[in-house]
Amino acid sequence: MATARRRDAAATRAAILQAGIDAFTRHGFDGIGVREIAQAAGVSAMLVNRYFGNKEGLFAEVVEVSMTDRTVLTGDPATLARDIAAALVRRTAPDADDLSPFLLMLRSASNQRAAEILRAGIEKHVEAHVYDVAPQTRGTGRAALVLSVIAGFWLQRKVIGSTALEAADEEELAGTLRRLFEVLLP
Amino acid sequence: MATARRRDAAATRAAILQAGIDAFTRHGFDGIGVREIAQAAGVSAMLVNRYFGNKEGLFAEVVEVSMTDRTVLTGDPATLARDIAAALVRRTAPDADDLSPFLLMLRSASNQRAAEILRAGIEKHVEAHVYDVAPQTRGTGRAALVLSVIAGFWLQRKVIGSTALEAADEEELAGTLRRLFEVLLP
DNA sequence: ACGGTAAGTCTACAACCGTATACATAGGAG
DNA sequence: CTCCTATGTATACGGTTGTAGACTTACCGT
Repeated sequence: MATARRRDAAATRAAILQAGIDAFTRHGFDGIGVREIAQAAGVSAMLVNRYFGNKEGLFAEVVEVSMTDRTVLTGDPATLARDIAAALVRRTAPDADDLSPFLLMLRSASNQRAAEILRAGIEKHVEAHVYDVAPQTRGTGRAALVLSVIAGFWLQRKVIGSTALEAADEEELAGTLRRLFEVLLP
Repeated sequence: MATARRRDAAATRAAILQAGIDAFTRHGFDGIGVREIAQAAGVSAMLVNRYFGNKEGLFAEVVEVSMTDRTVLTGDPATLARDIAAALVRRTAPDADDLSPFLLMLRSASNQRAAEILRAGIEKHVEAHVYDVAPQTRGTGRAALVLSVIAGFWLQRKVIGSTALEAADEEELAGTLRRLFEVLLP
């Protein structure tokens, strides 16, 4: 935000956090510098360290926020697989610009410290959310497999940019994905 | 190789290439420097540039090599899904140290230039290989989905380090994965 | 034996990184 | 109004990165 902001600690902290979500999701932990994040938030680079300790501290809070209050899937077991598949295809559409926590994970996982933070966040929030809507997967590893399929699809379609997935018919794609989730969420 | 190698262009080039495969697969394109790669190959850093142009040139050749001559899956359609599932679980076992092209992809995809090189390599070699053993997937996007599932599983189990997938029973895991591949490779 | 060339190294540079320290100022409390 | 502190900036430093250019040396053909 270039418009001069009044001195407001909470607001600038929030602006830095939002800029961090954007930047880390688009470029990954190692792909962006604190100077660029600060510039996007309209502040000086050192404010990142003042409010979040250091770059890693900001990343940890970005993960925490990005993994929580996210699109909550309907808890209806009858349509769960179909709903996940439809949302996945829609949110990874070629013209969509979705800041998904899966993109955050995919683009930052190569850094080992970041991977550890991501693992904790995923298990605490995302995987736990799968257990909420599909309790029968507890202890089977199938909840983690659901996340694997989602992450893999996001990787191929939006990070790698598979031309096969770009050309594929979206309805057929959603149908196939739905059958995959039906295997994992019976 | 610390032992003084005789001056042999082909051998040193191969040593650098192998060091590059190791390094890029373990740390990703942005996670390793040319100095470290050269040191692992027992040569000076500038030889990387002499033989491969620059870091990106080495990465491109690493992708090319890593995506080809790899474990060739049996072409038997009857056991294909089961074979892929079994190989996947085995090669991602917690104590396994497998330099898979999927790890190369997962750890380097955050870099945009690297992602483009990876996409080309995948479509040229890996995806084409799926078409060879399962021609019925051509044009459906299901071959790309097979790669998505494999990549997603490798990500969760070896890059992120999901504790749920570490604790899960390997036979049950292989069975579930097999049913996923049966959906994609009918 | 010996020179030419391929093979390899050394040094250096400009750019960038994360962050510590010192400094400036807005704005509310008294 | 005045001062104190929270808020924000400027500068700088040590380290690392990719790679360009000049330099050395081993080896092979003659």
